[in-house]
Amino acid sequence: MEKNYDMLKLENQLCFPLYACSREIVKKYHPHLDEIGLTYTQYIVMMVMWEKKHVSVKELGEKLYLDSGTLTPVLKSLESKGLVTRTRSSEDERVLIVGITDEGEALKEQAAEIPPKIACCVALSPEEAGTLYKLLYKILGNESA
Amino acid sequence: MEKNYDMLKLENQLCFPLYACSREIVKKYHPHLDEIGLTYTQYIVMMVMWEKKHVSVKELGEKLYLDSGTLTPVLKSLESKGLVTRTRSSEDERVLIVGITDEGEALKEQAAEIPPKIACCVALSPEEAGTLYKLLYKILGNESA
DNA sequence: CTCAATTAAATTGCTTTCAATTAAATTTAT
DNA sequence: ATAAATTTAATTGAAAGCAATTTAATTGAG
Repeated sequence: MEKNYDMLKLENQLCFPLYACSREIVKKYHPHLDEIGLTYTQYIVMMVMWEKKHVSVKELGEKLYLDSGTLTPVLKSLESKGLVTRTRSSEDERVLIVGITDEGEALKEQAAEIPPKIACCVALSPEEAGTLYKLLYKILGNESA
Repeated sequence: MEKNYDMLKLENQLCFPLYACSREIVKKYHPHLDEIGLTYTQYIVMMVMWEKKHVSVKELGEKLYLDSGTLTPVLKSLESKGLVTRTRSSEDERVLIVGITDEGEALKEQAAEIPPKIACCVALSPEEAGTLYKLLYKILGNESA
């Protein structure tokens, strides 16, 4: 009885194109992010900050699927650039609250120009992009399974 | 005139769920890959080796969307585990040919058990998985744009 | 109340990833 | 035939990313 190795082929795996695609698209952000002095990880942290203004490291981690091991150095770097503040919560000293500075707010202006530039070099129609979006969030939503 | 910041929201970006999804699924591989002593990157290199037997670093990089900066240490590590060989091409000394060893071939057996285990914890129907697959390769295929 | 368990973030150690540079071999143009 | 340009890997340096551990604060059980 012959064993079936088909699933072991790169082209039969869903994980691989996901992984490759993710890196290729993130790469497209680099030249634009360079202009505003952010890395991709710093950029997605700032995206949360532009929406929420104040957020604990834990909440940030849940939103971005990142842990404190990744976030701590990123947040320290954003703090040193003057874009966010890091303050311990007075109610619970374990909690670190990340806040946005005026300078951080101001950066939103320039950052807003990036997404349209990326969108136009991803070769999907709006419908396809919508479908992809839903499928990705379906996977993300089902972490427990 | 109010500027439109909607595209700056995390939930309106395609890149973010792609990035998060990729990392979450790769994470699911870890416990299984640990059992056969491979990292995810080593695993996808081995997937190419199981199919091709002999491949240059350049070809490997094109297939996996990785450069020599990433591949060189991974290949050295696989070589030290005895799973692949690294030999300079005699026709062109610049080219490094990666070959698979018997031990590398033998690992395929255990590796074949991994994909089914992953598949069943990704909450997509076969049709959805197919759609996702096509969309991802549509993006990957359009690198030039 | 006190000690154990839990929680949040930071730290450590390791692999990955990538941009940029370097080194060596090959190809091309003159 | 030789010099310039190109190609292939390797190297270097920096940021991510993650598992595992540690530290400090808080909560809970007896």
